[in-house]
Amino acid sequence: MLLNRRGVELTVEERGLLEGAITEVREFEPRKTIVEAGERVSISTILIDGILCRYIDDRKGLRQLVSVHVPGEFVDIHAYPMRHLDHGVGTLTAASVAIVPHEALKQILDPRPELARKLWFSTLIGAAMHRAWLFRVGRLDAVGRVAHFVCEMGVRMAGAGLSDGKAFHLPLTQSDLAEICGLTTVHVNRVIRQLREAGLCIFRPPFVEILDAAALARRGDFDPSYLYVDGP
Amino acid sequence: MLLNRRGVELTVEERGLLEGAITEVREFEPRKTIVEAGERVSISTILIDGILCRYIDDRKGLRQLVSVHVPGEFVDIHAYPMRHLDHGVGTLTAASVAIVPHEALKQILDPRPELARKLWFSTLIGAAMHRAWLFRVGRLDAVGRVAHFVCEMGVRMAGAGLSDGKAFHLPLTQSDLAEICGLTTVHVNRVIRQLREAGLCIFRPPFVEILDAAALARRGDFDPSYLYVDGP
DNA sequence: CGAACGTTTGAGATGACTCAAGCGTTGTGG
DNA sequence: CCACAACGCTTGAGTCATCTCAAACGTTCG
Repeated sequence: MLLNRRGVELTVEERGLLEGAITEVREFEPRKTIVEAGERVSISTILIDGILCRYIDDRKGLRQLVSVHVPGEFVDIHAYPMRHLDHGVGTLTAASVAIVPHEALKQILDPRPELARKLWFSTLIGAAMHRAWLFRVGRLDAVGRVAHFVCEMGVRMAGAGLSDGKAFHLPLTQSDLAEICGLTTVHVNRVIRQLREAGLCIFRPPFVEILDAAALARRGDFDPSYLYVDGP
Repeated sequence: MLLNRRGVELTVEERGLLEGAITEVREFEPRKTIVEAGERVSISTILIDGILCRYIDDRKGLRQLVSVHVPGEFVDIHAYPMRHLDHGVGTLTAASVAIVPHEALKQILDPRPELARKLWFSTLIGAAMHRAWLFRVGRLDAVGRVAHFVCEMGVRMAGAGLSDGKAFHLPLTQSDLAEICGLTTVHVNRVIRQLREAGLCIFRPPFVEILDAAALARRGDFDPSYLYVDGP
């Protein structure tokens, strides 16, 4: 179940190499900081279970999430050539995380340009998601933003084998959604009600049910091609 | 002057290799589409002169810019392992662009993991900028967004040798700023006035003058570390 | 039982948007 | 050389989406 990120097809050998580089599996409680913004990091991680997020805080402590991670994703490869982070990383739910030291990664990747390119591509999907998130908060209204996010999570959860396409586990609070969508918690609450009353989707924590996927995608101006579900 | 992206130190040999792979230099008029969203691309480009942007349009044609490029940047390397684009690319001003075919890039990078890692890192700076842009449109008010963007461009233009730190050429219209900051053109106009009246910066098209860099950065909650001015 | 947390609802304030018009500059064609 | 179209900038008035502040409710957990 490791390393299932869409668009990246690893060979059995490559997968074995990467999984063999895991030195440790660490467990985190919900809402814990894993890496502070600005820290130097010397490890990459594979998310085994739970939901992680990356975030940027303003001077007053208001937080903007810039991405979330679902199980199976290689989380910090982008930190491999990067070394110090421009954002924080934390858990939203309890999470279990496999650790891969950068040094081991270097040993594996240097003689394998093809594998390095696959991992590079995997970081580029992350960048494509950033762009979609920018579109979401820059151009959509409140209802559209939440609708767009639910659509994205639906597709990603299905890709991780965690959704049948109709309903899935989404253990986020309304404040989390607010920090994702650039809204206030109170307003997210009202938006959720509108989505329910419009028959688009229903939040029944910790689950979401999509009632009308086509209408939801239309409301959120959602086009899944940035997720590269069918490969590059 | 090519390939000056901050945080990426290329050796003379590496620089020569990449510049030797240029097959053509193309000129574009202002406000022209270079690549449509969804197109397959088989080239990367180095921006020699002018300003490029990437954008995502909604169904009604409203546009969100997701990045801008200044001269010296390797623009489309991320498209190298990607092949089809989740966004459009176009000119804001007249621009001249050097073309590097992906095939040539592959020949150069496959035997040079160190260089590949540098270019990889360069795409990661792009991702870090996306995150900063997300913070900008998700958490800042209108004045803060424009202030933040001016700060970013100040630093990047200085990095490209195109600013003395006080004033620089920024040939963008107020509509461009609106599409960058997730605002309307009319409101950008009022924001610009507020910035002027507050003594933070003055727009005198096509130039911006920063009057009080510290106050501007504070107003825009701007922290330049994501630009990796001093390397990874 | 009470504290902590997430959710829900209401009332009022406000930042940003919409629509509309006017102004200045540039470029073009009669 | 003037007239006018095109474009970007500026300003005003009114509207609306979202925020702020405040309070209450239901669970869960100790």
